[in-house]
Amino acid sequence: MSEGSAAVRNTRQRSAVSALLGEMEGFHSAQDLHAMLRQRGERVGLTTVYRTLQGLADAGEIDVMRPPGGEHLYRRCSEGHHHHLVCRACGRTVEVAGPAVESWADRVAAQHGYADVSHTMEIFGTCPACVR
Amino acid sequence: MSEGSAAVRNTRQRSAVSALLGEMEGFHSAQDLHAMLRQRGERVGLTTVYRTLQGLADAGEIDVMRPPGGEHLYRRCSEGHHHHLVCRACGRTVEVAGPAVESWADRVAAQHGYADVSHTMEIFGTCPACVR
DNA sequence: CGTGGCAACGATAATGATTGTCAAAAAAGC
DNA sequence: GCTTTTTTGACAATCATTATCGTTGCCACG
Repeated sequence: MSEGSAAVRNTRQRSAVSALLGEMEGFHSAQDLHAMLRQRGERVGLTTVYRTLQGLADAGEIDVMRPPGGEHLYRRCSEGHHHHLVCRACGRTVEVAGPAVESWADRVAAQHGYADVSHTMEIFGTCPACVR
Repeated sequence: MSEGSAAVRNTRQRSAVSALLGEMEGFHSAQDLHAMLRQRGERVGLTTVYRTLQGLADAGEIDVMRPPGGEHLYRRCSEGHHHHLVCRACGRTVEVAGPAVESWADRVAAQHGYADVSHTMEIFGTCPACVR
């Protein structure tokens, strides 16, 4: 009982997932990431990938997007809070920051007495290349 | 091929689903609605409920929300565009309108050359009753 | 350095909502 | 009333995610 906080252990698998996310650019599903890790020779179970991703998401180190297709997508999300502008056709994603939206959401929630507020927002459209 | 638009027929099941949505207040899953219809004695298949809901959603007559839990929720959404403030604990929902958000989303998308823009936003929190 | 506890791992099975299929039934039009 | 086309509905299929549970490896303490 010397330390009561860090219930997180530093394991090879966790490092592998984190490192892979550091190199990848776009969004990837848990199963994608799992397949990539296996291609690299890393021995990681699918369950662990899911668990690790959830943990990282909880810790705010990565970003989760749930497109209408129904598959969760994860991406490294270095700092701060931002949203995404996704092309319906090709999937190209642009990161956008909207401080106004953040504060608006917090304000609205506070007005109704809601606490511990979080929000999700995604913008969908057709990117210039796909419009033509 | 006299008319190329209205391929929608007026069926008992469609009316039942629509009517039920008209009476309900909160959000309900497709399976919930199906169960309620059955309780009423309406004979409607689950597949049909899903189809009808999708149709209504496409037509913009109802609102679809996809909470983290993974279950699609449907609600009658009379007019306009609005967002939802949902309690994590009890599910109580408040409708909120955010014109600023709408225009912000459109503006951002336009800046990046995206066309045919739409967006989704949901705010989650703990409502006053559940905070205590 | 050895050992024990405790959390993480991982393969598999289970879950559960949504979608596809296709023959039968109902609605709209003639 | 009859024909055509859409819709319905039961069931199976899909598929990502989650739970299970024995095993493994990290970590700290003796």
